[in-house]
Amino acid sequence: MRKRENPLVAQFMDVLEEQGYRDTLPRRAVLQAIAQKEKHFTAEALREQLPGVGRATIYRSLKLLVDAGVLCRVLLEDGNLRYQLSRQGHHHHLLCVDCGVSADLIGCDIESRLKNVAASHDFQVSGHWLEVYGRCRQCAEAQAMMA
Amino acid sequence: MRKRENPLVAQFMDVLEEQGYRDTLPRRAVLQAIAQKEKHFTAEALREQLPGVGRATIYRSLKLLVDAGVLCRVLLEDGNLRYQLSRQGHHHHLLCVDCGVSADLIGCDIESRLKNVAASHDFQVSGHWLEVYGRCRQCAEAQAMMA
DNA sequence: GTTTATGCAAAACATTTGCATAGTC
DNA sequence: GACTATGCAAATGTTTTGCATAAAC
Repeated sequence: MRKRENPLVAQFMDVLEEQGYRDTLPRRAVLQAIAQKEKHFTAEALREQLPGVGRATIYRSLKLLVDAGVLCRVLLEDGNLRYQLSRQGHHHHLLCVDCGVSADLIGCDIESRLKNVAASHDFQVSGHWLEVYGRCRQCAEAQAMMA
Repeated sequence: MRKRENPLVAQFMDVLEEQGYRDTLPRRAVLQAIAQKEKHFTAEALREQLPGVGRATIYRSLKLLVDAGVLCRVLLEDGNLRYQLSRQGHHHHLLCVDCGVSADLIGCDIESRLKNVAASHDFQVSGHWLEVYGRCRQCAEAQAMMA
């Protein structure tokens, strides 16, 4: 029983083709694997999941997908970086520290506030990186149960 | 002409001793080197600067200092992590993308706002990581000059 | 004297690169 | 057919670990 191809794969493949990249089987395999994940992951984890795809291809694909805006990198609380599907443009993540699921925080309005604060430091803001850590409802409930 | 020991060294050494760590020459050397830096740095850079200290000691010291709250890790825009002296408790950094200097953003009031936004996602916030990128005044002026 | 820290070398990881081959357009 | 992507293996780079020795308390 094979999994049918995730509809996102074709969609992301289009994005890549628009940027001049070719439609190849390894890339589709990578996209398919990524589209299925609901948690962040590492390059090595993806590699284990796709033994048929060469290591270099995995790494090259991940970089390419980040550039293309299809993937984003998320920073864990301990400083480790993970990859995760990017569903829209600028956004931030709510990362559950227990189970690892992440929700997207859209409507980020901190930029204007940052600009104000930064101005008083003689600083011209051009960007920011924000990750929010906590617990999703399920994990919060489980946590409360244990206490 | 030797540099005199930076007063911060003794101060940080005290913090470590309170936590049960011993006062050793390599640790002082690391602290001294760190106290002098006004930019973020990597473990390897520190190692090159302190050829007399073993690699393992450098790495072990850095980890220890992060735990002790003396050092903090900063995230660059490209996803690389650097180390940098931590002068106070919870704070964020304004990082100059050109020269690398960083200013501390204190009085971070985003937490309450985050809690609100997150609540609507059924999410219980426990922490966050924020880095702000831009240009310090000098670099902003230099930039304007070039344009 | 007991305990902790250091230095070294080796191991363990993680990521990148060169290059011949295969696949796409 | 021209150009891009892949796979492999090797190179690179970074961080960790085991263990005997040295230093600190």
